[in-house]
Amino acid sequence: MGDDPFKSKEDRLGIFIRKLLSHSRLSTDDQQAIASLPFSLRRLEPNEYILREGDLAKVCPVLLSGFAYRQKTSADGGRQIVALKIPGDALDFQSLYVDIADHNLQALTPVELAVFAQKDFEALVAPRPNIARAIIVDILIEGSISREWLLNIGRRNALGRLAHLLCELYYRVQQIALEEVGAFEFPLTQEQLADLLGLTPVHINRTIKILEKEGAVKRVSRRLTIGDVDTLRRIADFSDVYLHRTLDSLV
Amino acid sequence: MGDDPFKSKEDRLGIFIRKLLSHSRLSTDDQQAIASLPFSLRRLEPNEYILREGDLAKVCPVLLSGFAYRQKTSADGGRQIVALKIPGDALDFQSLYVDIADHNLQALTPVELAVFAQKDFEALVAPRPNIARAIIVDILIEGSISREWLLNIGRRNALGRLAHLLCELYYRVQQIALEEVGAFEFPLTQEQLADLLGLTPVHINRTIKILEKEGAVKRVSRRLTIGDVDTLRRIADFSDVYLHRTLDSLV
DNA sequence: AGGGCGAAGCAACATGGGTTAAGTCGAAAC
DNA sequence: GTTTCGACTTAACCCATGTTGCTTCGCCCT
Repeated sequence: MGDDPFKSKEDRLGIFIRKLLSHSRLSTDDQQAIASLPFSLRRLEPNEYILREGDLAKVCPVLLSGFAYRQKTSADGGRQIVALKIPGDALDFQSLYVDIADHNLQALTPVELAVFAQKDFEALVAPRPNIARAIIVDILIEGSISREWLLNIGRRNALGRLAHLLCELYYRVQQIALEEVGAFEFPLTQEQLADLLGLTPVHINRTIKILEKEGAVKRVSRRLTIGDVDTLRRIADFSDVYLHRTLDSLV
Repeated sequence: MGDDPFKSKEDRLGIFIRKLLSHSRLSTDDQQAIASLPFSLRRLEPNEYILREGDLAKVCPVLLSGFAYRQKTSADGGRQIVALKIPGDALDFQSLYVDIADHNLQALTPVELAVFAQKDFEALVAPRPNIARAIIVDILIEGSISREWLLNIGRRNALGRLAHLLCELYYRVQQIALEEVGAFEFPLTQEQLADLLGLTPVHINRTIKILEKEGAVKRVSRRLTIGDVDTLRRIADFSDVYLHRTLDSLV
């Protein structure tokens, strides 16, 4: 997930292409066209805003490295993380098509973004129906994940919710990885986990301890790591169909 | 919302066009093209399935009258309603683009659907970039509503959740109505409200009583009706930006 | 090495919402 | 008009999760 200064600028988009290929077929010509799309590189520190609620950005950022999240707040100060984005994910088709941002988009870890200009993006998509299609599929899958999160927060208890999230992230990281990754460091603080799962930090702490006792999860220097995916899947009642990984699946 | 036997078949798509016009600009030519799209009419009774999890339908249904909902279940039998659709809403672009349905789609009231065949739909969209754009915007707005629901279920208490849902439905119904509608009958049972808001029927009942005492809500023959929108908005901390009603707003 | 600080850990207590179990109501069926 | 059935109502009790407040850890800074 780190920085590779020896990679050419074009190659940096490889992860974005790999993500699209996980659910859509693209000709080598299409892939070539994406790879040579001009972009500007932006680096942000944790918690910096990529996009603010109310913004009118006409730009399409794609996450090259690091994690990011979407977040909304209610009037009484409650915060809800409504989406989690990993490398390869496009962060905001919405501002290309709709007027005004309805949520905040922030860096979770240090991130690198490829930012496409609207006109370049439209010039890419217009004559290439397969790419246009892949974009729509990408948007639809994000919607599918939101629906699964609704089920998770609305109907599962704290233990199930946390286990489900861990499973999802595990599968999604596998999906973009070049080789099988075993355990990886989970980048959310307990407070962020609480804001994501509709719980409080204190209760997240209790719940992690239970998962740890079951051997489902390990902790190395305060960072969460998957211990046993099968146990997690059992606890979470996890099925990956909602991720719609139809092609090139590793797992 | 009822049936009008004197309407020509083409005119029946008027509500779908009006919905698209509420967020996108379409030329009269584009509108004409949509209106003359061939479709088959389907009628379903409450709780009948429009689409089942696991289905591979290659078809695009649009709701002409009545209400419908998307629903998922967890292994322990918990049910979560993850979206509510009203007349004019397209119900399933996803099955045109993605492989397999990840949720169930059911009629809430008696409904009438216009069902488009994939090839007709693609022939409509391919040469008309403005329509393609309107479809994408429609999909993105559904995503925005899902995110707001995540905030609602994850961070608001029962009273706020219910008030917020009532507000949302009020605004959405205004949006497709030809003239100002005042109160309208709310079509969900208390059990369905519970499944939608991540609560239990018993607690929905308690919560309705509070809203009723505040004058925010009335009940006529066991059906919920909006009493005072402003009170509801205050209780729910409601803002309509997430609905992205940019054009032709009535309210 | 010490100080500062954000995150994690933890215990005691409070409560919103869940659960269970009885009703009651209203409309459709006959 | 009686039966039936689903939806609504209500009460009593319970528990998962929230709240408060304090302590500890690990790491960065100087």
